[in-house]
Amino acid sequence: MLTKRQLIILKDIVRLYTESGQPVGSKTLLDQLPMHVSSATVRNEMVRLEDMGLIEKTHLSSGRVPSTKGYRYYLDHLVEPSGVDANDLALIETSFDQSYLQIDQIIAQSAKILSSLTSYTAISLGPELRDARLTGFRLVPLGDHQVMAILVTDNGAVENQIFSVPHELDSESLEKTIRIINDQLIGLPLTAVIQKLHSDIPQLLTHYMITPSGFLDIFGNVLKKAAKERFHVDGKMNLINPATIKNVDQLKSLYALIDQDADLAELIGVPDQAIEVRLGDELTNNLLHDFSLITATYEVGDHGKGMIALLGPTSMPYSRMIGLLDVFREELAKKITDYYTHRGEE
Amino acid sequence: MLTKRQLIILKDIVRLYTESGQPVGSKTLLDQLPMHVSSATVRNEMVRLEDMGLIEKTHLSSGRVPSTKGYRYYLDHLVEPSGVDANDLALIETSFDQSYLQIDQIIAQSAKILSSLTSYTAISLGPELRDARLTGFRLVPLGDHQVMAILVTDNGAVENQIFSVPHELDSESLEKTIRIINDQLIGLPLTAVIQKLHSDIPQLLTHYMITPSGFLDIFGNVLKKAAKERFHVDGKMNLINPATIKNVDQLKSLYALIDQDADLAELIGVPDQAIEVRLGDELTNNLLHDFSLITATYEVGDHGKGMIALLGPTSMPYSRMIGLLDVFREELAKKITDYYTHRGEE
DNA sequence: TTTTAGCACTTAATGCTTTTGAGTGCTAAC
DNA sequence: GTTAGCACTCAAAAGCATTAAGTGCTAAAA
Repeated sequence: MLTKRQLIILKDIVRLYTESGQPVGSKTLLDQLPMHVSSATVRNEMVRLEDMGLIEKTHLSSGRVPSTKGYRYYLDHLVEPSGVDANDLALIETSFDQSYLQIDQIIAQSAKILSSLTSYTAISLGPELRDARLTGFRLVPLGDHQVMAILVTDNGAVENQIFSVPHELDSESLEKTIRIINDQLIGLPLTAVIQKLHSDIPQLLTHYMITPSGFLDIFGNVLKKAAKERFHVDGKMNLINPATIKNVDQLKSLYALIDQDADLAELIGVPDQAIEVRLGDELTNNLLHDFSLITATYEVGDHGKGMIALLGPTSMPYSRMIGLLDVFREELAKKITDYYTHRGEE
Repeated sequence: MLTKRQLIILKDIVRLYTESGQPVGSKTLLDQLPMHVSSATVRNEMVRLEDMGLIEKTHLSSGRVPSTKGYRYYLDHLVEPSGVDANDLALIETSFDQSYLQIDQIIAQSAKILSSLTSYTAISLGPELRDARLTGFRLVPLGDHQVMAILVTDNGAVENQIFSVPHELDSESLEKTIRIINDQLIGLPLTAVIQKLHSDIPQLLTHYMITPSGFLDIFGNVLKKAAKERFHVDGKMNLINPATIKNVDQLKSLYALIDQDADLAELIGVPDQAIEVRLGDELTNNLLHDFSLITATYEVGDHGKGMIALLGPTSMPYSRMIGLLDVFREELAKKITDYYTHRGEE
């Protein structure tokens, strides 16, 4: 168990290290401590903290740096989320204050604000689409045998894709097909739609179309697009950071990772706390060894959970970051709830 | 006027410098020259080339590096586009060999192939939309007072945007409005459409709508989106290059530049040759001091001109790059012509 | 007149040693 | 348990000699 003084010292080492980026020595630490002790005393305490594996030296005679275990301890026991600066708060409020036509816009905007506020990389994901229900499917002819397929879900997501229509498909049977789809599938969760698409529907359609498969592919395609979790990432450039990036190749792989929605989804997983910090070693990907991921989830009534996260170096100022994310949790929940209720009213 | 030997020396300096990245000395140069001379002779020639400002030293006793003026001379008089490697050619052919639904896909793919082939940043722009004509405008109700506006042009571009519809607009007058728009504007070039939108149309519409302005805004908005030149950029990461990037800030500004279509448009301007190389100083932006931009334009029948470009360090292997771009000019012209004629046939 | 050999000179880069500064651990006294 | 004092360590900076690749210039050869 740590003594009170050791707690203070650990906390200050974390703080000073994130502020200066330099290993913290006993004398530097002296100025910060509330009690009156000598540097030798501090050194003795530091030896004990080092024995416990909470801090470490970069070389035999260097100052101390928090170890991963130290950060873990700090995050679990010591960190106090700081209140958010009035300026920042105002900036968040005004930046969010727009009228949004799609949830995606709110999500994208949130990532933008967060990354500009923190100078880290922000990742935002709207309320899960798993619970989304299909509210409509349209085909709009564009001329030249091209057709735009539009799919609408009840949480405001709209997907569209353009297709060339083969000659065999006459517009009449298309119309009928769409009517069947709308009759049979509207109101169902997307997951159920995907399922039915492979079981019931093909049989129903054979009455109207010779080869329904081609058309079902179109529908399935747009459906897959809509059901896919799409992350909004902002501030990618902030990953360029001498502390964490060793070489150009690493940076490239990192960008590849960030740009791949599937990889991101795996990385983020399913956080089980409202705000959760995962340090380099705790993340699956070893590219992220010197990074830290802070995820914050929020609930939007019965529309599911949303998520917003920060990716940055292990030595982030966690108290500020956590404070900020807390504001974002509230703000996003509010904004998105607003979005739903407004649409309900009209 | 340069002697034959001076031309050979200048050409070899350019070549060796792009190959090795190191300043070229008289002895190194000796091995490359076809004639038998001593290093002292080469040195004398180099002094003359330096007097003319074509090459320069990095320090008093260093080898020579082509100056901007030297590159200019090389590009204007000496460079010989090299034939394209059989492997590369095969790769280009197979990568392009897909069926495309939108011109944008061809353009995006071209940037992708070119950047992967060269390890530089590729910028691709489809045939100019200025000549594009409006072929259709649709409004599709999505429920919840939301409407998707879809605009189609005759060169395959499809724009869409989602809007909330105010209560005052009943669907009947919307229908009529769309009919008017389609009657009056289809077939006109987008530029003419934009013009008419502000002159004739408002008057026509007052018969059917009390406040047409709100609706015209929607239309104008989508129109603007479609009329905007959109660049496809690939291989952005390749801008990270120790030779050209001094610090992280420069890199960030550079990315900001590349991501801004308007800035890119200004940077690229209107090249007046089929293939044109512009060196750092000749580019408007001083961020690009150590870069070079190779633009290649191609004609797609009467659908206007397309452009594909490479952005890389000044010391690019120009003969290979120009050879490659020449292939892309042909290939793109062919692919896009194919695209139009296929759509015409069906 | 052009070319070449020879030589003195310059510079960046490399490797080596020294110095400095910030830090540590340990011991003995408080 | 705390502190002063001191020997010790190490990274970073500074200084210095050496080397390799290059130059310009001069005087002789072609």
